[in-house]
Amino acid sequence: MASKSNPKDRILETASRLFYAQGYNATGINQILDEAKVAKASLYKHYGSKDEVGIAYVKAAREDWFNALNSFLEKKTTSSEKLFACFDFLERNLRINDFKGCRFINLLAEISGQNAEIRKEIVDHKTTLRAFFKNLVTDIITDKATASQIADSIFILFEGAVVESKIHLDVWAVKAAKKTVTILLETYK
Amino acid sequence: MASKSNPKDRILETASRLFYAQGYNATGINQILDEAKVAKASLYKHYGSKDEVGIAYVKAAREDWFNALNSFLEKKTTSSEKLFACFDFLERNLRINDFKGCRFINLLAEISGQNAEIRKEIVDHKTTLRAFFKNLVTDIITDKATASQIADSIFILFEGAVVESKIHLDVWAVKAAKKTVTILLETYK
DNA sequence: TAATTTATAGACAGATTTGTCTATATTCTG
DNA sequence: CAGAATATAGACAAATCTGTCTATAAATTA
Repeated sequence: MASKSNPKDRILETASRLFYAQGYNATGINQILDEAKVAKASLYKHYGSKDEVGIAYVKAAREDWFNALNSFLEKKTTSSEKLFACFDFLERNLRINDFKGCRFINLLAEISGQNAEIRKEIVDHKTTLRAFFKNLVTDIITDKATASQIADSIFILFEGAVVESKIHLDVWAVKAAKKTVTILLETYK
Repeated sequence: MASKSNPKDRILETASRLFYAQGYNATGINQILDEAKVAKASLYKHYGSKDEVGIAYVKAAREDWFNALNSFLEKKTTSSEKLFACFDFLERNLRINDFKGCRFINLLAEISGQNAEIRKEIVDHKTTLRAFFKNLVTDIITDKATASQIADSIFILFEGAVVESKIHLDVWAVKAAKKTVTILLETYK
């Protein structure tokens, strides 16, 4: 990876991997430095503290997540196809990441209300995802109020599927959620 | 509280409160001891380690959670009423606990795969809840395969609603999930 | 009442945490 | 090539972590 020649990027990439795999609190600065092969002074030059690494982590993760989603949906043409493909994307991501679940939900469980900036990024990310679903569903269901309600249901199904897949180390929840989306769309189309 | 006269109970009650409010890793033994007003030697006499306090915590939380749910559903007579009341229970719980979300999901986000015994308790708890929904839906929808599918959807909606309520500090997700349950049951009744 | 169990306070060890600082080496730029 | 910026290794401080141990006090039981 070319970006790994740069210490600042190396820190963020290593921190991202470790925060996701071990948790934020369970990952120490020293482990990040060891694995990124970066000196401690470099970390505190580029980022002022561990919390700022955490903020950079969640911001980068937001961008990466939507980039990956949009890239996955690129081939799909209709909103309906895109909607269903979101669940395929989810399934693929869960498998790739060994069912570690959602970075944002995991992080929020740890920091809770302590770090306001991290919390805000997480809330904004999920608000964006909710709006993303709403846009897609609005293309399919004409009645605005109905579209909004169904979109929220799909969003909630999506989120529930991530969480349960992490718990059970299986994608049955994703498949069940996707099937339910079919039912909901059929009902109001 | 009468039970708080007993050091062992005091430890568990204090640990439960702090693990839920601050997270497992962010809560130190010393804080538990201070707030529970218990000597350190007493903690290591009743529980061998912090992890064993964690195991006792998740086991007690499982029992408490279902006791509270069953107590809440006591007045309800039909399975349909009980099903909807689950979401009222969820809403009440979220409010009471200041939107801290689900103890089990939060804990799993921290310990991930590290502690096998804690992980097992969490998985078992959610498996029990999934079966609980399946039992209720089976009373309403006669076709077994359909009942199973709808029950899983309701379970996933329930779990998604908890997570999103924690994120947005609002119960709109619970209300949306509950409304979707109505739709799903109407479709197959 | 006397003996035993249980709880307390707190020192202590050893590891680990974040963050600072110094001194040397490398890389980039003019 | 020379000077400036950047990176490195690692010592160090101060706090915190889990867990052990000792010695005293309180409560329980025979």
